[in-house]
Amino acid sequence: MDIYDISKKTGVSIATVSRVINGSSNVSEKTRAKVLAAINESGYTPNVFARGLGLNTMKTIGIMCADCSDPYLARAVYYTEEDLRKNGYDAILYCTGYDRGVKSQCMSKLLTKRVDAVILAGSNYVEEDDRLNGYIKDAAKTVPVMIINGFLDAPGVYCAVCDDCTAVYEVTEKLLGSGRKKPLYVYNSLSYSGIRKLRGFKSAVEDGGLAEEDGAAVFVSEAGSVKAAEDAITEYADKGGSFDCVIASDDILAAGALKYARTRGLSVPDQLAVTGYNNSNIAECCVPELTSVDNRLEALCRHCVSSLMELFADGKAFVPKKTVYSCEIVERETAKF
Amino acid sequence: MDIYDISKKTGVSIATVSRVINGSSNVSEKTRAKVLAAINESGYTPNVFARGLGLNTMKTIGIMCADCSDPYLARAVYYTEEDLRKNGYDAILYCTGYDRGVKSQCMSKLLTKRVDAVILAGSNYVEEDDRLNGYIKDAAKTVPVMIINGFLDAPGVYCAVCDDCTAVYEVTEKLLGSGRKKPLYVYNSLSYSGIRKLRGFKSAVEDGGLAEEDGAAVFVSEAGSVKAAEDAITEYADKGGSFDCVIASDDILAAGALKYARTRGLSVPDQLAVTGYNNSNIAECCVPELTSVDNRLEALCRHCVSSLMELFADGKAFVPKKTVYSCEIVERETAKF
DNA sequence: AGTCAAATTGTAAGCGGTTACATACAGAAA
DNA sequence: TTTCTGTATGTAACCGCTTACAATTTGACT
Repeated sequence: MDIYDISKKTGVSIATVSRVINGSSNVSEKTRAKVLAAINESGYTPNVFARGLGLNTMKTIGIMCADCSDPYLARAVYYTEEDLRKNGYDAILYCTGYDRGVKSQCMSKLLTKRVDAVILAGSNYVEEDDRLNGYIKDAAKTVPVMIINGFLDAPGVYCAVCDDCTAVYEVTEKLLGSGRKKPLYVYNSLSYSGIRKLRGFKSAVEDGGLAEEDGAAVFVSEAGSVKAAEDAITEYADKGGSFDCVIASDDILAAGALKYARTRGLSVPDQLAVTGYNNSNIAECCVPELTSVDNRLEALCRHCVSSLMELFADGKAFVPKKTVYSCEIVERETAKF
Repeated sequence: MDIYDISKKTGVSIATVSRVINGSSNVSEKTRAKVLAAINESGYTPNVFARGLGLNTMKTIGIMCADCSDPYLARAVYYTEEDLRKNGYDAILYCTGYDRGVKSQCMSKLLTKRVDAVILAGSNYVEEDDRLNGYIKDAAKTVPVMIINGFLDAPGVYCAVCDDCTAVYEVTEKLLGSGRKKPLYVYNSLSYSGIRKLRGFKSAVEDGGLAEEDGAAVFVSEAGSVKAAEDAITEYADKGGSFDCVIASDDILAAGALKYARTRGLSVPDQLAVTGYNNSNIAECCVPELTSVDNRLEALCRHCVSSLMELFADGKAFVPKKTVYSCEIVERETAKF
């Protein structure tokens, strides 16, 4: 069942059938109706490969995400895919993991597949050492690359980020303002946004007039593990570290801090205040409920897709290279300001 | 840069170049080396559309998942995509939502895209009323359909399920065996596995010699909300319902039960035991930590992909229509047996 | 009726591969 | 040397669509 069958059935040429399918305006109403009827009747669908061959596009966009079993990134994928689909695009998903080699390989595969654009979900795609971002820059020479919550200054790369630095700064500032003296920052990633969060913390500590050793930071090497976070904090405390509040760079780490508090019999937030980040459903599940930061993930994702659509509609459309959203602190029980 | 360029550069015909690319054995070593060198040197990559046109496949598989922002389904997508990629297949992801019309539409779109197979992640794809599964059965006439944790008896449909019925039965049985008298089942879905879980609960209540009204069930209409679960349980209690343990059909609902316990000042597990389901990272984050059921999601996913690969390798390969895994109860703090 | 531009429709040339079939070229056996 | 067989390579016909360009039709205006 191909376009020739429809052509025969209706007595018009395949060119005209093609025009009807593609909604070309140069077709008489009568012919259009006849062809449409034949198509419906026969259940014909155009062959996407043939179409792709001619048009050199299949309306497909690659989404790369390090690990969509991470609830945060999963949400990013969800919002992004939804909007893409609403715009008639399909998403090829690659969960690349965190290895740069694999990321780069996946990017190549996407280009080989002739995707119309690539969306990088999550800040870990942007390396601090800019030379390592070469594969992204190269890709952007071929197709638009959108980065969700990461920034890379290169032609063809468009970014939507939330101001994590300021958010962490404000959280820390508020904690200090409400009488805390020894904040502890807990983190497990030095991605683009990871670096910025840490910077926000350091600045707030400095601006708060604290000695540098009063604003310590603990790195948790294993990602996504409550236990690992608890252990790291415990280890820090056992070594003599003291702190009266924990600012965690994501909600899972914060859950680890809550576990630590429970084990030590510390009341939260009185003896230990805790803040998370991402405002994931984990925040609600914690006891007491976690004060967290909503970093506008949905807005970032939707922005990326709509920018992309503008770009497709008009290659020269003005799309900002970087759009910054501000975060919102969601105050619950583990830290009151 | 196409196959003709390589042909010219090497002086062999395009047929031979194609043979080299596809690893055909009928090429002399000398020619193969020459062609390979030219390909590497020029950075040529075959056009996937042209290839797709000829072969009528692009090594792409559709994954449908109701909502990949649900951490459980996100994990399913993760495992599945990973294994597909390792086998050289790409995944087109559709987050269809729960509406049957949309699901069916998405399925059509996937078939239009000429995917090589469709994987349905999550039991909600199988309707109780079998007539509603028509679109799945139809699709299975064209390409293999794999269902992760759902069962549908139709040609071309292959299923991997975990024995949720038995798992809930056992959890309930253990609770009763450890002295609980009034179990409450909390659920929010009547999907394939949802029905089976409820059935397991009912059977255990009956076999435990309890009166039917001593084994009540509360339906939570909103999915994914801790608050909604807490509210539903509170409402049940306020209406005079009494219970000494809660068996929840997922971890989020269980988190709601824990919230309820805290609000009422009930100690967990002494006054109220709680069990979750899925053994998600939420289980670890709860205080006290949640006893949950590991339903072998990873095994199910990997099984689906490997079955698919067998099928691709040999269309007549024997692949079981239904493979059943048994669950594992992960005992933590909220319920001790 | 004759003219001409606009609206429709048709023809055929790609798009870039795969592969059946034909051909060429070895080396082995007669 | 001739014949035969098997391996290596080339030729050309698709795969199913889009679209530039050509051809035809339509209809308003002289």
